[in-house]
Amino acid sequence: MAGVRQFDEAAVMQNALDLFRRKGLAATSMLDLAEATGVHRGSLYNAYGGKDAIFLIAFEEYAERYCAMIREALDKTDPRAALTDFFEAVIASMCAGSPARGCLSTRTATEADAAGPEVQARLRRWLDEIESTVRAALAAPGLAGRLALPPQDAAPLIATFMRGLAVMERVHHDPDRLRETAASLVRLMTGPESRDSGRAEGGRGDVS
Amino acid sequence: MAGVRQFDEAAVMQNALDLFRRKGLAATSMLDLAEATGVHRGSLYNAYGGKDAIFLIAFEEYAERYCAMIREALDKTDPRAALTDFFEAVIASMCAGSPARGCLSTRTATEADAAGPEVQARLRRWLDEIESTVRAALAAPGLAGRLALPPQDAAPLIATFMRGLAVMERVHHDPDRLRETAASLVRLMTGPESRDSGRAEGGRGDVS
DNA sequence: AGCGTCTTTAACACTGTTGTCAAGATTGAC
DNA sequence: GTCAATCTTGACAACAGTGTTAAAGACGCT
Repeated sequence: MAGVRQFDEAAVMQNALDLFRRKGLAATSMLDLAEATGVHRGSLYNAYGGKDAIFLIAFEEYAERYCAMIREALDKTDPRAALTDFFEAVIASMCAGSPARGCLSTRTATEADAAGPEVQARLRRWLDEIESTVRAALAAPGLAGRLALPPQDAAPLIATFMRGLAVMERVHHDPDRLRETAASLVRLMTGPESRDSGRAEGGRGDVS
Repeated sequence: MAGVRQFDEAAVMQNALDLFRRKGLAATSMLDLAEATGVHRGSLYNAYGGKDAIFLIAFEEYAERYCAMIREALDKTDPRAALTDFFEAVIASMCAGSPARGCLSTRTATEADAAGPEVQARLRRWLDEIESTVRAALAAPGLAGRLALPPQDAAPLIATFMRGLAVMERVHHDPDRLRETAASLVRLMTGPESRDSGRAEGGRGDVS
Protein backbone atom coordinates (compact mmCIF):
# COMPACT_ATOMS: atom_id res chain seq x y z
CA MET A 1 0.00 0.00 0.00
CA ALA A 2 0.99 3.52 -0.57
CA GLY A 3 -0.39 7.01 -0.81
CA VAL A 4 -0.64 7.21 2.90
CA ARG A 5 -2.91 9.36 5.05
CA GLN A 6 -1.26 12.67 5.68
CA PHE A 7 -3.02 13.70 8.86
CA ASP A 8 -3.10 12.48 12.42
CA GLU A 9 -6.44 10.73 12.72
CA ALA A 10 -6.50 10.92 16.49
CA ALA A 11 -5.88 14.65 16.39
CA VAL A 12 -8.59 15.10 13.80
CA MET A 13 -11.05 13.23 15.96
CA GLN A 14 -10.10 15.26 19.00
CA ASN A 15 -10.69 18.50 17.11
CA ALA A 16 -13.88 17.16 15.63
CA LEU A 17 -15.14 16.21 19.07
CA ASP A 18 -14.33 19.66 20.40
CA LEU A 19 -16.25 21.21 17.56
CA PHE A 20 -19.24 18.92 17.96
CA ARG A 21 -19.36 19.77 21.64
CA ARG A 22 -19.32 23.46 20.89
CA LYS A 23 -21.71 23.60 17.96
CA GLY A 24 -23.68 20.39 18.12
CA LEU A 25 -23.96 17.77 15.43
CA ALA A 26 -26.64 19.41 13.31
CA ALA A 27 -25.06 22.86 13.22
CA THR A 28 -21.63 21.57 12.29
CA SER A 29 -20.87 21.42 8.57
CA MET A 30 -18.16 19.50 6.78
CA LEU A 31 -16.55 22.85 6.06
CA ASP A 32 -16.49 23.61 9.78
CA LEU A 33 -14.85 20.27 10.37
CA ALA A 34 -12.31 20.91 7.65
CA GLU A 35 -11.36 24.24 9.17
CA ALA A 36 -11.24 22.93 12.71
CA THR A 37 -9.10 19.97 11.80
CA GLY A 38 -6.96 21.59 9.15
CA VAL A 39 -7.82 18.75 6.79
CA HIS A 40 -9.32 19.46 3.40
CA ARG A 41 -13.00 18.72 3.10
CA GLY A 42 -12.40 16.30 0.25
CA SER A 43 -9.95 14.36 2.36
CA LEU A 44 -12.52 13.99 5.11
CA TYR A 45 -15.08 12.71 2.63
CA ASN A 46 -12.50 10.33 1.27
CA ALA A 47 -11.40 9.06 4.64
CA TYR A 48 -14.69 8.82 6.49
CA GLY A 49 -17.58 9.35 4.12
CA GLY A 50 -19.49 12.04 5.88
CA LYS A 51 -20.41 13.95 8.99
CA ASP A 52 -22.28 11.24 10.84
CA ALA A 53 -19.43 8.81 10.38
CA ILE A 54 -16.97 11.29 11.81
CA PHE A 55 -19.30 11.96 14.68
CA LEU A 56 -19.65 8.30 15.48
CA ILE A 57 -15.90 7.84 15.67
CA ALA A 58 -15.34 10.99 17.70
CA PHE A 59 -18.17 10.03 20.00
CA GLU A 60 -16.48 6.79 20.99
CA GLU A 61 -13.76 8.60 22.85
CA TYR A 62 -16.25 10.89 24.51
CA ALA A 63 -18.38 7.99 25.62
CA GLU A 64 -15.47 6.07 27.02
CA ARG A 65 -14.09 8.99 29.00
CA TYR A 66 -17.48 9.93 30.31
CA CYS A 67 -18.24 6.47 31.61
CA ALA A 68 -14.84 6.24 33.23
CA MET A 69 -15.43 9.59 34.87
CA ILE A 70 -18.74 8.68 36.45
CA ARG A 71 -17.52 5.26 37.44
CA GLU A 72 -14.68 6.84 39.34
CA ALA A 73 -16.91 9.46 40.93
CA LEU A 74 -19.34 6.84 42.15
CA ASP A 75 -16.65 4.60 43.56
CA LYS A 76 -17.13 5.66 47.19
CA THR A 77 -18.18 3.86 50.30
CA ASP A 78 -20.65 6.51 51.36
CA PRO A 79 -23.81 6.93 49.28
CA ARG A 80 -24.03 10.65 49.78
CA ALA A 81 -20.39 11.20 48.89
CA ALA A 82 -20.78 9.00 45.84
CA LEU A 83 -23.81 10.84 44.50
CA THR A 84 -22.45 14.26 45.37
CA ASP A 85 -19.21 13.53 43.56
CA PHE A 86 -21.12 12.08 40.66
CA PHE A 87 -23.21 15.18 40.11
CA GLU A 88 -20.24 17.41 40.72
CA ALA A 89 -18.37 15.65 37.94
CA VAL A 90 -21.34 15.74 35.60
CA ILE A 91 -21.99 19.43 36.22
CA ALA A 92 -18.33 20.38 35.94
CA SER A 93 -18.14 18.54 32.64
CA MET A 94 -21.07 20.35 31.08
CA CYS A 95 -20.04 23.74 32.43
CA ALA A 96 -16.42 23.53 31.27
CA GLY A 97 -15.17 25.91 28.61
CA SER A 98 -16.27 29.43 27.83
CA PRO A 99 -18.83 29.70 26.67
CA ALA A 100 -19.83 26.56 28.51
CA ARG A 101 -20.02 23.73 26.04
CA GLY A 102 -22.99 21.90 27.51
CA CYS A 103 -23.62 18.20 27.22
CA LEU A 104 -22.95 16.71 23.81
CA SER A 105 -25.19 13.69 24.18
CA THR A 106 -28.14 15.66 25.50
CA ARG A 107 -27.88 18.09 22.67
CA THR A 108 -27.55 15.37 20.11
CA ALA A 109 -30.49 13.55 21.62
CA THR A 110 -32.84 16.50 21.24
CA GLU A 111 -31.90 17.00 17.62
CA ALA A 112 -31.72 13.28 16.93
CA ASP A 113 -34.35 13.23 14.22
CA ALA A 114 -31.99 15.25 12.03
CA ALA A 115 -29.24 12.70 12.58
CA GLY A 116 -29.02 9.34 10.89
CA PRO A 117 -30.34 6.16 12.49
CA GLU A 118 -26.82 5.01 13.40
CA VAL A 119 -26.30 8.09 15.50
CA GLN A 120 -29.65 7.58 17.16
CA ALA A 121 -28.83 3.98 17.94
CA ARG A 122 -25.41 4.88 19.30
CA LEU A 123 -26.96 7.50 21.52
CA ARG A 124 -29.51 5.10 22.85
CA ARG A 125 -26.80 2.60 23.59
CA TRP A 126 -24.71 5.18 25.35
CA LEU A 127 -27.53 6.34 27.62
CA ASP A 128 -28.24 2.75 28.50
CA GLU A 129 -24.60 2.35 29.34
CA ILE A 130 -24.69 5.36 31.63
CA GLU A 131 -27.71 3.93 33.35
CA SER A 132 -26.20 0.52 33.89
CA THR A 133 -22.97 2.03 35.09
CA VAL A 134 -24.90 3.95 37.71
CA ARG A 135 -26.97 0.91 38.59
CA ALA A 136 -23.89 -1.24 39.01
CA ALA A 137 -22.17 1.36 41.14
CA LEU A 138 -25.18 1.72 43.42
CA ALA A 139 -25.44 -2.03 43.76
CA ALA A 140 -21.84 -2.30 44.88
CA PRO A 141 -21.32 -3.80 48.32
CA GLY A 142 -20.54 -0.49 50.01
CA LEU A 143 -23.64 1.31 48.82
CA ALA A 144 -26.24 -1.42 48.38
CA GLY A 145 -29.30 -0.94 50.53
CA ARG A 146 -28.24 2.46 51.79
CA LEU A 147 -30.40 4.47 49.45
CA ALA A 148 -34.07 5.34 49.64
CA LEU A 149 -34.53 3.56 46.32
CA PRO A 150 -33.25 0.23 45.00
CA PRO A 151 -30.57 0.62 42.30
CA GLN A 152 -32.88 -0.48 39.50
CA ASP A 153 -35.19 2.42 40.32
CA ALA A 154 -32.51 4.89 41.31
CA ALA A 155 -30.46 4.49 38.15
CA PRO A 156 -33.11 5.60 35.64
CA LEU A 157 -34.09 8.43 37.94
CA ILE A 158 -30.51 9.65 38.15
CA ALA A 159 -29.89 9.19 34.44
CA THR A 160 -33.01 11.15 33.57
CA PHE A 161 -32.29 13.85 36.08
CA MET A 162 -28.79 14.42 34.78
CA ARG A 163 -30.26 15.05 31.31
CA GLY A 164 -32.45 17.65 32.94
CA LEU A 165 -29.38 19.30 34.45
CA ALA A 166 -27.86 19.50 30.99
CA VAL A 167 -30.92 21.29 29.66
CA MET A 168 -31.02 23.70 32.58
CA GLU A 169 -27.36 24.49 32.05
CA ARG A 170 -28.16 25.67 28.54
CA VAL A 171 -30.77 28.04 29.86
CA HIS A 172 -29.28 29.51 32.99
CA HIS A 173 -25.55 28.92 32.69
CA ASP A 174 -25.35 28.72 36.43
CA PRO A 175 -23.40 25.76 37.86
CA ASP A 176 -24.26 26.61 41.45
CA ARG A 177 -27.93 26.47 40.73
CA LEU A 178 -27.43 23.05 39.20
CA ARG A 179 -25.47 21.92 42.24
CA GLU A 180 -28.23 22.99 44.57
CA THR A 181 -30.86 21.21 42.55
CA ALA A 182 -28.72 18.09 42.46
CA ALA A 183 -28.15 18.36 46.21
CA SER A 184 -31.90 18.26 46.74
CA LEU A 185 -32.15 15.01 44.87
CA VAL A 186 -29.16 13.57 46.72
CA ARG A 187 -30.74 14.50 50.03
CA LEU A 188 -33.96 12.88 48.93
CA MET A 189 -32.19 9.68 47.93
CA THR A 190 -29.86 9.35 50.88
CA GLY A 191 -32.38 10.40 53.49
CA PRO A 192 -31.73 12.84 56.29
CA GLU A 193 -29.92 10.38 58.53
CA SER A 194 -26.25 10.60 57.49
CA ARG A 195 -25.93 14.19 58.53
CA ASP A 196 -22.38 14.89 57.62
CA SER A 197 -20.76 13.04 54.79
CA GLY A 198 -19.11 16.21 53.49
CA ARG A 199 -18.19 16.16 49.86
CA ALA A 200 -15.19 13.99 49.17
CA GLU A 201 -12.99 15.61 46.59
CA GLY A 202 -13.22 13.23 43.71
CA GLY A 203 -11.96 13.81 40.19
CA ARG A 204 -11.55 17.09 38.41
CA GLY A 205 -14.85 16.42 36.77
CA ASP A 206 -13.74 17.22 33.28
CA VAL A 207 -14.12 14.64 30.64
CA SER A 208 -11.54 15.94 28.24
CA MET B 1 -55.27 52.59 6.13
CA ALA B 2 -55.60 49.96 3.52
CA GLY B 3 -53.75 47.15 1.84
CA VAL B 4 -55.00 44.73 4.42
CA ARG B 5 -53.46 41.47 5.57
CA GLN B 6 -54.78 38.62 3.48
CA PHE B 7 -54.17 35.72 5.83
CA ASP B 8 -55.51 34.65 9.19
CA GLU B 9 -52.73 35.47 11.60
CA ALA B 10 -53.98 33.12 14.29
CA ALA B 11 -54.10 30.23 11.84
CA VAL B 12 -50.61 31.04 10.63
CA MET B 13 -49.30 30.99 14.17
CA GLN B 14 -51.04 27.73 14.90
CA ASN B 15 -49.44 26.13 11.85
CA ALA B 16 -46.10 27.69 12.67
CA LEU B 17 -46.25 26.32 16.18
CA ASP B 18 -47.08 22.85 14.90
CA LEU B 19 -44.12 23.02 12.58
CA PHE B 20 -41.74 24.27 15.26
CA ARG B 21 -42.81 21.45 17.53
CA ARG B 22 -42.17 18.91 14.82
CA LYS B 23 -38.91 20.23 13.40
CA GLY B 24 -37.51 22.49 16.08
CA LEU B 25 -36.61 26.12 15.71
CA ALA B 26 -33.19 25.72 14.14
CA ALA B 27 -34.22 23.17 11.54
CA THR B 28 -37.23 25.15 10.40
CA SER B 29 -36.63 27.52 7.50
CA MET B 30 -38.71 30.43 6.32
CA LEU B 31 -39.55 28.34 3.29
CA ASP B 32 -40.85 25.58 5.54
CA LEU B 33 -42.98 28.11 7.33
CA ALA B 34 -44.28 29.48 4.06
CA GLU B 35 -45.30 26.04 2.91
CA ALA B 36 -46.83 25.06 6.24
CA THR B 37 -48.85 28.24 6.52
CA GLY B 38 -49.68 28.72 2.86
CA VAL B 39 -48.36 32.25 3.10
CA HIS B 40 -45.67 33.43 0.73
CA ARG B 41 -42.25 33.81 2.26
CA GLY B 42 -42.06 37.47 1.36
CA SER B 43 -45.34 38.13 3.16
CA LEU B 44 -44.01 36.53 6.29
CA TYR B 45 -40.89 38.68 6.14
CA ASN B 46 -43.06 41.70 5.61
CA ALA B 47 -45.45 40.89 8.41
CA TYR B 48 -43.09 39.63 11.09
CA GLY B 49 -39.52 40.26 10.09
CA GLY B 50 -38.05 36.82 10.44
CA LYS B 51 -38.08 33.36 11.92
CA ASP B 52 -37.32 34.24 15.52
CA ALA B 53 -40.08 36.83 15.58
CA ILE B 54 -42.58 34.28 14.33
CA PHE B 55 -41.35 31.80 16.87
CA LEU B 56 -41.74 34.25 19.70
CA ILE B 57 -45.34 34.96 18.80
CA ALA B 58 -46.20 31.30 18.29
CA PHE B 59 -44.48 30.42 21.53
CA GLU B 60 -46.79 32.65 23.55
CA GLU B 61 -49.76 30.45 22.93
CA TYR B 62 -47.75 27.34 23.69
CA ALA B 63 -46.47 28.81 26.93
CA GLU B 64 -49.88 29.88 28.07
CA ARG B 65 -51.52 26.53 27.39
CA TYR B 66 -48.70 24.64 29.00
CA CYS B 67 -48.82 26.61 32.21
CA ALA B 68 -52.58 26.24 32.39
CA MET B 69 -52.20 22.53 31.87
CA ILE B 70 -49.77 21.98 34.72
CA ARG B 71 -51.64 24.34 37.01
CA GLU B 72 -54.74 22.28 36.53
CA ALA B 73 -52.91 18.99 36.98
CA LEU B 74 -51.36 20.14 40.24
CA ASP B 75 -54.59 21.43 41.64
CA LYS B 76 -55.28 18.46 43.90
CA THR B 77 -55.55 18.01 47.60
CA ASP B 78 -53.30 14.98 47.74
CA PRO B 79 -49.58 15.48 47.03
CA ARG B 80 -49.15 12.15 45.33
CA ALA B 81 -52.17 12.63 43.12
CA ALA B 82 -51.01 16.12 42.23
CA LEU B 83 -47.53 15.03 41.22
CA THR B 84 -48.71 11.93 39.44
CA ASP B 85 -51.20 13.91 37.41
CA PHE B 86 -48.60 16.53 36.75
CA PHE B 87 -46.11 14.09 35.27
CA GLU B 88 -48.82 12.27 33.41
CA ALA B 89 -49.80 15.51 31.71
CA VAL B 90 -46.22 16.44 30.94
CA ILE B 91 -45.42 13.02 29.51
CA ALA B 92 -48.64 12.84 27.50
CA SER B 93 -47.89 16.23 26.04
CA MET B 94 -44.40 15.32 24.84
CA CYS B 95 -45.45 11.92 23.54
CA ALA B 96 -48.43 13.18 21.56
CA GLY B 97 -48.41 12.92 17.79
CA SER B 98 -46.74 10.41 15.54
CA PRO B 99 -43.91 10.54 15.42
CA ALA B 100 -43.99 11.93 18.92
CA ARG B 101 -43.28 15.61 18.78
CA GLY B 102 -41.23 15.91 21.95
CA CYS B 103 -40.96 19.00 24.07
CA LEU B 104 -40.58 22.25 22.16
CA SER B 105 -38.98 24.22 24.94
CA THR B 106 -36.45 21.54 25.80
CA ARG B 107 -35.44 21.24 22.22
CA THR B 108 -35.18 24.96 21.76
CA ALA B 109 -33.15 25.22 24.95
CA THR B 110 -30.51 22.79 23.80
CA GLU B 111 -30.08 24.57 20.50
CA ALA B 112 -30.44 28.00 22.07
CA ASP B 113 -27.05 29.31 21.00
CA ALA B 114 -28.25 29.21 17.41
CA ALA B 115 -31.29 31.27 18.34
CA GLY B 116 -31.29 34.99 18.96
CA PRO B 117 -30.99 36.50 22.43
CA GLU B 118 -34.70 37.31 22.55
CA VAL B 119 -35.57 33.66 22.14
CA GLN B 120 -33.09 32.72 24.82
CA ALA B 121 -34.53 35.27 27.19
CA ARG B 122 -38.08 34.17 26.48
CA LEU B 123 -37.12 30.59 27.14
CA ARG B 124 -35.49 31.47 30.42
CA ARG B 125 -38.54 33.40 31.46
CA TRP B 126 -40.79 30.51 30.54
CA LEU B 127 -38.82 27.97 32.53
CA ASP B 128 -38.86 30.29 35.51
CA GLU B 129 -42.60 30.54 35.09
CA ILE B 130 -42.95 26.78 35.11
CA GLU B 131 -40.87 26.59 38.23
CA SER B 132 -42.86 29.22 40.09
CA THR B 133 -46.11 27.66 38.99
CA VAL B 134 -44.98 24.39 40.51
CA ARG B 135 -43.69 26.12 43.61
CA ALA B 136 -46.94 27.96 44.11
CA ALA B 137 -48.98 24.82 43.62
CA LEU B 138 -46.92 22.89 46.13
CA ALA B 139 -47.20 25.70 48.63
CA ALA B 140 -50.98 25.71 48.37
CA PRO B 141 -52.84 25.00 51.63
CA GLY B 142 -53.76 21.44 50.76
CA LEU B 143 -50.25 20.32 49.86
CA ALA B 144 -48.00 22.49 52.00
CA GLY B 145 -45.79 20.52 54.36
CA ARG B 146 -46.82 17.17 52.97
CA LEU B 147 -43.77 16.64 50.80
CA ALA B 148 -40.34 15.40 51.73
CA LEU B 149 -38.95 18.69 50.45
CA PRO B 150 -40.08 22.29 50.92
CA PRO B 151 -41.62 23.82 47.76
CA GLN B 152 -38.62 26.07 47.08
CA ASP B 153 -36.43 22.96 46.84
CA ALA B 154 -38.98 20.69 45.24
CA ALA B 155 -39.86 23.08 42.42
CA PRO B 156 -36.40 23.32 40.81
CA LEU B 157 -35.97 19.60 41.24
CA ILE B 158 -39.23 18.87 39.47
CA ALA B 159 -38.59 21.45 36.76
CA THR B 160 -35.16 20.01 36.06
CA PHE B 161 -36.40 16.45 36.12
CA MET B 162 -39.16 17.13 33.63
CA ARG B 163 -36.51 18.45 31.22
CA GLY B 164 -34.75 15.15 31.67
CA LEU B 165 -37.93 13.31 30.80
CA ALA B 166 -38.15 15.30 27.58
CA VAL B 167 -34.63 14.26 26.61
CA MET B 168 -35.28 10.63 27.43
CA GLU B 169 -38.42 10.70 25.35
CA ARG B 170 -36.34 11.68 22.33
CA VAL B 171 -34.09 8.71 22.84
CA HIS B 172 -36.38 5.90 23.82
CA HIS B 173 -39.84 6.98 22.65
CA ASP B 174 -41.32 4.98 25.49
CA PRO B 175 -43.96 6.79 27.57
CA ASP B 176 -44.28 3.94 30.05
CA ARG B 177 -40.63 4.05 30.86
CA LEU B 178 -40.96 7.76 31.53
CA ARG B 179 -43.95 7.15 33.75
CA GLU B 180 -42.06 4.63 35.81
CA THR B 181 -39.11 6.94 36.25
CA ALA B 182 -41.40 9.77 37.23
CA ALA B 183 -43.20 7.47 39.66
CA SER B 184 -39.89 6.81 41.40
CA LEU B 185 -39.40 10.50 41.97
CA VAL B 186 -42.97 10.94 43.15
CA ARG B 187 -42.52 8.11 45.61
CA LEU B 188 -39.33 9.70 46.83
CA MET B 189 -40.98 13.07 47.33
CA THR B 190 -44.20 11.90 48.91
CA GLY B 191 -42.66 9.29 51.12
CA PRO B 192 -43.95 5.76 51.59
CA GLU B 193 -46.68 6.78 54.06
CA SER B 194 -49.69 7.62 51.89
CA ARG B 195 -49.97 4.11 50.54
CA ASP B 196 -52.90 4.44 48.28
CA SER B 197 -53.55 7.75 46.57
CA GLY B 198 -54.26 6.02 43.26
CA ARG B 199 -53.90 8.21 40.23
CA ALA B 200 -56.74 10.67 39.92
CA GLU B 201 -57.68 11.01 36.32
CA GLY B 202 -56.87 14.64 35.58
CA GLY B 203 -56.75 16.32 32.22
CA ARG B 204 -56.12 14.73 28.89
CA GLY B 205 -52.58 15.89 29.21
CA ASP B 206 -52.31 17.35 25.73
CA VAL B 207 -51.35 20.93 25.35
CA SER B 208 -52.81 21.49 21.95
C1' DA C 1 -63.66 57.74 -8.22
C1' DG C 2 -59.19 58.76 -6.87
C1' DC C 3 -55.54 58.54 -3.53
C1' DG C 4 -52.27 56.72 -0.58
C1' DT C 5 -51.02 52.91 2.02
C1' DC C 6 -50.12 48.42 2.78
C1' DT C 7 -49.77 43.60 0.99
C1' DT C 8 -48.56 40.21 -2.32
C1' DT C 9 -45.68 38.09 -5.54
C1' DA C 10 -41.90 36.80 -8.34
C1' DA C 11 -37.41 37.68 -9.08
C1' DC C 12 -32.67 38.62 -7.84
C1' DA C 13 -28.14 38.41 -5.81
C1' DC C 14 -25.68 36.31 -2.31
C1' DT C 15 -23.98 32.97 0.84
C1' DG C 16 -23.30 28.45 2.48
C1' DT C 17 -23.39 23.43 1.97
C1' DT C 18 -23.16 19.19 -0.33
C1' DG C 19 -21.16 15.41 -2.82
C1' DT C 20 -18.22 14.26 -6.63
C1' DC C 21 -14.36 14.32 -9.81
C1' DA C 22 -10.11 14.59 -12.25
C1' DA C 23 -5.50 15.91 -12.00
C1' DG C 24 -1.55 15.78 -9.43
C1' DA C 25 1.31 14.46 -5.43
C1' DT C 26 3.02 11.02 -2.32
C1' DT C 27 4.78 6.80 -0.82
C1' DG C 28 5.36 1.72 0.02
C1' DA C 29 6.25 -2.47 -2.48
C1' DC C 30 8.60 -4.88 -5.86
C1' DG D 1 13.62 3.15 -10.27
C1' DT D 2 9.23 1.99 -11.52
C1' DC D 3 4.65 0.91 -10.47
C1' DA D 4 0.32 1.12 -8.52
C1' DA D 5 -2.40 2.29 -4.90
C1' DT D 6 -3.94 5.86 -2.23
C1' DC D 7 -4.31 10.51 -0.66
C1' DT D 8 -4.71 15.59 -1.57
C1' DT D 9 -6.39 19.54 -3.70
C1' DG D 10 -9.00 22.73 -6.24
C1' DA D 11 -12.86 22.93 -9.02
C1' DC D 12 -17.50 22.10 -10.29
C1' DA D 13 -22.53 21.64 -10.44
C1' DA D 14 -26.43 21.45 -7.81
C1' DC D 15 -29.26 22.75 -4.24
C1' DA D 16 -31.13 25.27 -0.22
C1' DG D 17 -31.73 29.30 2.35
C1' DT D 18 -31.57 34.31 3.17
C1' DG D 19 -33.03 38.98 2.87
C1' DT D 20 -34.36 42.58 -0.34
C1' DT D 21 -36.68 44.93 -3.98
C1' DA D 22 -39.67 46.52 -7.57
C1' DA D 23 -43.92 45.96 -9.76
C1' DA D 24 -48.55 44.84 -9.30
C1' DG D 25 -52.64 44.37 -6.69
C1' DA D 26 -56.13 45.24 -3.02
C1' DC D 27 -58.48 48.09 0.03
C1' DG D 28 -60.17 51.81 3.11
C1' DC D 29 -60.74 56.53 3.32
C1' DT D 30 -62.17 60.99 1.71
